Amino acid sequence: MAKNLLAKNKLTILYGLCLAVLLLLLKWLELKLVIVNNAYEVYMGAIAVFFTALGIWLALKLTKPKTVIVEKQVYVNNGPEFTVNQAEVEKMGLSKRELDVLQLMAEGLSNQEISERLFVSLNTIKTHSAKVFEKMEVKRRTQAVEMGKRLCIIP
Amino acid sequence: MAKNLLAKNKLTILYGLCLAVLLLLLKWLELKLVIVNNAYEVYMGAIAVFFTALGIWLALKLTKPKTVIVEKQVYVNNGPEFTVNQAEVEKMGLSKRELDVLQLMAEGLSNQEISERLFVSLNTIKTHSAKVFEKMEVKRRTQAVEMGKRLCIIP
DNA sequence: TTCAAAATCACCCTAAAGTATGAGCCCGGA
DNA sequence: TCCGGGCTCATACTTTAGGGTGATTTTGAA
Repeated sequence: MAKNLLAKNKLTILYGLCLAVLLLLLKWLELKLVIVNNAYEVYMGAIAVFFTALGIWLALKLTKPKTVIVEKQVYVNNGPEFTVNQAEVEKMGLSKRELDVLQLMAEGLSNQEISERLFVSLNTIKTHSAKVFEKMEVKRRTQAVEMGKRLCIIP
Repeated sequence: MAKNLLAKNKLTILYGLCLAVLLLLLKWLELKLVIVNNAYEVYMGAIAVFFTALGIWLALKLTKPKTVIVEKQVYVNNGPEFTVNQAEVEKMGLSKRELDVLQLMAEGLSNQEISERLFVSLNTIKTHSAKVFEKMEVKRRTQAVEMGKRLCIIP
């Protein structure tokens, strides 16, 4: 959190410095009489372009990359290939998110770790897992994992 | 594809128009003598801010969400007949009783249920499971089960 | 547009799991 | 016989899991 703020401030300061330097440059140019007063539209345009670029850069730097995470499962196996038994999944009415949670459970992650992995809160994972148990008619995560593997819902 | 290009061109044209309008505005202001020559740094700054904002907006509009394909490796070892990997068991120094507990864990039983199944107390199971986790270098039963299956210690 | 399911999150509480430590019993090998 | 490892059990404590309820927001399909 503090780190993030620092980074943001860093950029803001940098931005301010750029502005200041540019203005100084302009002043200097003015003093040097290089700029013809009648034609400052030209470097006005330059400034516009420059700051547009700066804005774009800033936006790209500051915004979290809009990422669409597509989970492509690569099955490294010795034996028959694993295919998700979609029929079983739908029979139980497991949603995509619930399936995600179940998969991470099967990897031995705690609810806390799952929540961090999926960028949601711990409570959300609890809700999902509760629904998973309900739909799978089991009492514990270990049972859910067991059943999930048996029904080929998870590898 | 063509649509995308059109959209981009649209934005570019819009951008150009904005620039033109702004310059016209400036010219007009100049003609109106509203602008004090000595203080154009001020609206230079305004322009800078405006175009930075514009740049940010452009960037946000134009960036496509990045698609990240996460390759998830899943190991499946569906050999038809299961044989206990005794070597791995001994490498970790798991005792017979600890193996029993691990197996029942893998079936999704709670410590209470395991203790009833093995006719020992709950505390005993806790002790065994703690030793299992220690020897397998894992933190949770789910992880122990995961690892146990991967190492062919349990079916 | 509207409606239902999905997804998100919060709070409170109980149950289960896990940690740490200590201790007694039994058995096989030195 | 003594020692160590395995097995048993206990107590006390912390952490995690799970249950129940209610709420808001997103989203997809009708």
